[in-house]
This record gives sequence, structure tokens and C-alpha cells, in this order.
Amino acid sequence: MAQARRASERREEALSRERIVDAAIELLDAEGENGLTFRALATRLATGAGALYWYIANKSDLLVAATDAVVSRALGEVVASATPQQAIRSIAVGVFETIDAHPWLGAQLSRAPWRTPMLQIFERIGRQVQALKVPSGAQFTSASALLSYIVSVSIQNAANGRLLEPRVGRADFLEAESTRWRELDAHEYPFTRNVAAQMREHDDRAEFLAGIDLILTGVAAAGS
Amino acid sequence: MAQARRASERREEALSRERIVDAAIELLDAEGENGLTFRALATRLATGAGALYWYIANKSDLLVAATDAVVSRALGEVVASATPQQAIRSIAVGVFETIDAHPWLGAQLSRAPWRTPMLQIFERIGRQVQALKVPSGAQFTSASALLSYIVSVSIQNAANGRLLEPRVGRADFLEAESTRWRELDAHEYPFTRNVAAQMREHDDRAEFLAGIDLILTGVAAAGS
DNA sequence: ACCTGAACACCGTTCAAGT
DNA sequence: ACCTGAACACCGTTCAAGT
Repeated sequence: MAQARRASERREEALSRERIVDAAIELLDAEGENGLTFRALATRLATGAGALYWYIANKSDLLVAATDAVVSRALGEVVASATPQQAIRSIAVGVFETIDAHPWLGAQLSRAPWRTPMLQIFERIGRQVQALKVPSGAQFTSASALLSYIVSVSIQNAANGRLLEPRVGRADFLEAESTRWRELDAHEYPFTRNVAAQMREHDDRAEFLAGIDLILTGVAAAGS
Repeated sequence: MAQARRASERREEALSRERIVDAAIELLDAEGENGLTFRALATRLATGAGALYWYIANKSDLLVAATDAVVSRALGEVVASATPQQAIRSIAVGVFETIDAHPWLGAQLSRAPWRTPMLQIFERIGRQVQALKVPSGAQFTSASALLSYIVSVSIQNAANGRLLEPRVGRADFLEAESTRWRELDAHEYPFTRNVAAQMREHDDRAEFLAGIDLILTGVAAAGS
């Protein structure tokens, strides 16, 4: 509520909730969820750990604020599309890439699925489901299935991404994993052995979108 | 490697990896992931915290072992079905209910998606995809989409379940949340407001299965 | 009003010392 | 070989004391 003119000449030294949240996002991106400690954050902001508690109730409050900020910025960047199907794919890719860039979002969205970020994504998907002329009684279910798939699979994907040690390239990892699959017990894992080659060639983002298309096919069939 | 006859007359006092893992599962179920500490586990087993490190490398190792044990027991209980579609629904419900009963599984499966438990579920789904006569080039994608949806949405659902304070009943919670939806800003949340009534009546398990059916429809369409 | 930093009550993990 | 429990290096959070 302070004067608006102050906003543009914000000083490096002044502590504020916004500066704390931005610093927290940087720390989370750089060091992961475990890297965000009140001590590290205080050092980065050249203050004491206790000072942060003047603006932030606790660590959970800080993570909620960081999540809200990142998701609403990301949704602002999703652009309009020609068809509802294309629009849903755009939203899906936007969510996928945002969570991939900020993997700590996963735990947050999982922990607080009724909060603003999830509602915002749900609303965006729902409008397109409506545009697809899905019967009104099926709209909630269609939008829910899409939301669940988009958010949950994006979270899983981002978790996978962190498994790779930076040393090993993705191609090497897939090669090794595919070999492991091919060498599984023939009686216990016939199917997995069978698709080992397809696994080696697969692209996570493409598989993610293929899943969206399977659901969109189902949604279209339910409408007719 | 001790004599087999010892197994049946296992004494309460003897520490073993298996006893530690079983106690860890009980602690996780009762107190959640934060309730599992080496001190609490040691107290429960009437020993010192350090003793556990003779059998368990670290906390992560312990969580992996607990996850393997619970998932393989659960998959053992899924029974045969008349059609591949029914079999996939059975596997889905089995995973859904197991994660619901042991919500700490979520974080574990997310953290280690290439380990045995995920492979076991993938294999079970894949065999049914094969039975559906999906063209071999599309089998990996179909099974992956189903696996992703089943595991990820089950995890999300279990997380939701823990949000409710035991005080509030599910019906009251849905009622309150539905009201909140109906009172959202009309310009920002037109769709969400629209489906507020459907949200109030919805059943998580039914919505989960409806999503499976949408994907199965898509999978069937891809095959023809 | 806002900030400091020591203090408290926890963690996971290690390790010398016991049996 | 197996177990004990004190010790170490961390956490999040509180709070008396400062400005």
C-alpha cells in the first residue's frame, strides 16, 4: 500500500516479501528443494534468518508463494491457438516445460492441489473442453482427466530428469536402460523385453503429447 | 545365510533387514514420511539408532526397500479378468488403492521411476495392451500413457486424501470447495464456476476410472 | 516497525567402544 | 559379527535484544 513511485526505485537493501520469494525461486532453481534453507536465503539477502519470519510465516508459506508466482507467470505466456485441440496441447506443453524448468514445483502442486495454480490450469483446460462441444454433463470429467494427466505426468517427467547424473547423456542413459530391459527375465518380463527397442528411441515430450491425444480421442468419442 | 530352520523360530530380539523394513512400513503408515526417523525406528525395535546401519545403508535405502515390499505384495493380489480392458481396470484400481492406503509410496515411486516397482506395473499393463491387439509399433506408447496416468493420478489422489483434516468429512469438504468455486470471479473463472455442482458430486475413484476409459478408447481407435 | 543472531529442539549419519 | 549411544553437522523456528 506504499506509494507507487517507490516501486521503480526499489533499493537493493530493503527486504520485502516479493524480494524474498524471488530469491527463494532462484535458490530452488539452482539448488533444488533441499538447497532452500532459511540460512542460505538469509545469506543471499544479506540478513539474518530470523528477519525472514517478519514477511514469511514458515517454509511452507514460502513454497506456496514461490509456486503461485511461477505458475501464474507461465500461464500468462501460453498463446492462443487455432483449434481447441491445439489450445489444449499448448497448455499441456506450457505446463510440461514449466515444471521441467522448475522441478521443485512438482512436490508443491502435489501437496496443494486445491490452490490457485491448479485452479488456473483447470480453468484454461475447461474452456477448451467447452469449445470442443463436449456435452455439459461430461465436461467436468473430461477436464479433470486432462488436468490430472497433464500435471501428474509433467511432475513425473521432471522427477525423471533429475535422476540423470549430469555426467551421463540422455542417449547413453536410454541405451543402458534399454539394454537392462532386454536382459530381464524372459518369463517375468516378456512385454518389457519386447518394447526395449522402442524405449531406447522414445522422446518424453512426444510420449506425453501422444497420451494427450489418446485422451482427446476418448473425449471426442464421448461427445458423439 | 543362517540355517533355514531358524526362519520359523525367529526371535523377537533378533534384528534383521526384513524386520527393520516391516517396522518402517508400519511407522510410515501410522505416522507418515516424517514419522519415520532412525530414532523412532530404533525405539520401536528396542535398539540403538546406529544398529540399523548394520543392515540399512541409509534412509533412502530403507524407503526403497519398503516400497519394493509393498508394491510387489499388492500386485500379487490383483486377480485375472475376463477382458484385457477389465484387466487394465483391475490393475489400475489395485495401484490406486495401494497408494491410497500407503500415501508415502507416492514420493517414492516419483523419486525412483526406473526401479522394480514401476517396471512390474508396466509389465502387467503391457501384457494387456498386447492382448488388445494394439499394433506392435504403438504398444510402447499405449502402455506408457496408461502407466503414467495410473501411477501419477493415484499419487495425486493420495496426496489429496491427506489434505483433509480428519475432523472434516469428505462431503463437507466438497460442499465447501464447491461453494468456493461458485463464488469465484465470473470473468476469470467462468468454466470452473460452471462445473462447481459436478465437482461437489464427484467421486475420485470413479473419475480416475473414467480417465482410464478415455485412454482405452483412444488406444482402441489407434489400433483400428 | 523491522532486523539480528544466539538458542532450542529436532534431524541423518558416523564411529569409538563394547559384547 | 553385531550392537550401543554419544557426537557431529546440519535443519526450521523462536525470541530477547537491538535500531
